[in-house]
Amino acid sequence: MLKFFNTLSRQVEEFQPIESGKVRMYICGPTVWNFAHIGNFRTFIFGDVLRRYLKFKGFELTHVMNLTDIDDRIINEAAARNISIDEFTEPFAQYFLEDFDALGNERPEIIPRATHHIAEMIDIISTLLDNGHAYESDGSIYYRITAFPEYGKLSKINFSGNRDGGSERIDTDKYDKEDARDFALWKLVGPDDQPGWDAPFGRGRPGWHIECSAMAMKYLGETFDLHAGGQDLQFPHHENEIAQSEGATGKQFAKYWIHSEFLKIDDVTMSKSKGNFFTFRDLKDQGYSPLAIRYLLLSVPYRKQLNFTFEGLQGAESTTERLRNFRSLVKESSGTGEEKDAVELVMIALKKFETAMDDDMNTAAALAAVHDMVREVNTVIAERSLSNDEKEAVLDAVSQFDAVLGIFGAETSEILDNDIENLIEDRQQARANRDFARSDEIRDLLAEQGIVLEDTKDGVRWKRK
RNA sequence: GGCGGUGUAGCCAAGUGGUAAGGCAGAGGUCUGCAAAACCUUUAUUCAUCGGUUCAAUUCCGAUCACCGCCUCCA
Repeated sequence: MLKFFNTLSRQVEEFQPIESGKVRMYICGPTVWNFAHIGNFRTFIFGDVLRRYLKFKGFELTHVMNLTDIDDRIINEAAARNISIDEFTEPFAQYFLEDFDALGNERPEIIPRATHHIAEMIDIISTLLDNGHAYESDGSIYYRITAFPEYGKLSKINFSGNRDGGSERIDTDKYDKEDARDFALWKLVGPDDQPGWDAPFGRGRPGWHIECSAMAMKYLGETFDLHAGGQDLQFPHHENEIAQSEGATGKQFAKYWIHSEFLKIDDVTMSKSKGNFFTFRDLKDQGYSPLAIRYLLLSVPYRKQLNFTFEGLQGAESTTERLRNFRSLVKESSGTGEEKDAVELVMIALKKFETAMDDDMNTAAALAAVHDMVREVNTVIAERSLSNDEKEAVLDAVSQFDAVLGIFGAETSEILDNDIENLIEDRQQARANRDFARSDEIRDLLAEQGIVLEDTKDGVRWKRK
């Protein structure tokens, strides 16, 4: 039975989709104003594992991840470069998707952009103005918090006790708002200012939160199953999305809210504003593999802060290497054995894996099941040949695990060019002649080209480093 | 100031009222011409500290300490 911790109730709840067998899910994507760092990607990898696990459980999925391509930072940066916001955001949108793909994430069904949904935002704002949930002040439109008594139900923020001494940047009254908590839905801009869009309530640009309400409801309906994102979005972003959406429709917006925790580095949150971040590209340039980065980021359950260390990343590198070796070893095994006890091991591992993932996506426990199976099957292989049934069962389990986690890497069935084949052959000859100096020389030569050789009792194996 | 979360071996970490998963790193061994891969053995009398409840607590309660976060742009 699949269970999630729902931020709305602060409890682990059984997951029941609105429509049997189908899941509609929205995950807040990036604001494309810079390269995404690995803390950002922790959330997207979490979202990907969530997506894949829902599919694993047999749900038909509609998954939306937006790209926010308009906000104050974007406007400022574009203005500073004297280019349009599209010219500024487009490269970052592409970089993001490249990195997203490289980290082994499946593309969501729909990846909408905020600037393509201005009309939908205007519709919602109009509705909110009509029903009294929004008001105009100095040409801008604000959400009226007092018209939505449930405000705060997600973040559980006690607004009475947090006025003084807390935030250093409590909104100073640069706008004339009815209530300090009210937030902008639509910001007035001048007739010639860019970017700006005409709306019945005046030319302007959207506030920060309205884009997600608009895109979520457009593609998933007024009420949908799952809404997820980084925990920093819980307040104010998600709280405000709820206020806007439910204020406009009078219906529940999302049934389950799931938030992933931060990634820390040296025990401090990794964030752009603190400057203590690594982008995916930084780590790749240092020679770390996308697979290991992915493994590390998903190895800690999503609700727990993950402390990033290079020691840990190096460990993930070793671990993923071991997983890859394992799959190759099984694939290359002859399947001539008679016994079947490994089939039983595999069944147990699959069961444990599913139980762990059902339990609010406990990836650490799920990985333990994978590793148990790997070790146990390796032990069998060390002793005897796998039978065909065993081989099939193991490979099937690997592909099931990998359908969810994506940590075994791409299956490569490369062929070597003739030169390399010949070198390997020469080396075997040298070894037969006990000319080990020559054989080691060839091994080193191949290593330089990224070909690693392993001598086994069944002959020589090779793999790419 | 209000609210929430963490603290388990060198590192990353799971977990439960009944006596500590898994991975990495380390040590020893098997195999190998040597490696590599793989396997085996080993690595926390102990789960931040101090009390309490209990036959029994790492797990429940209380206090203390340390760290993280939200209340403010941020996945």
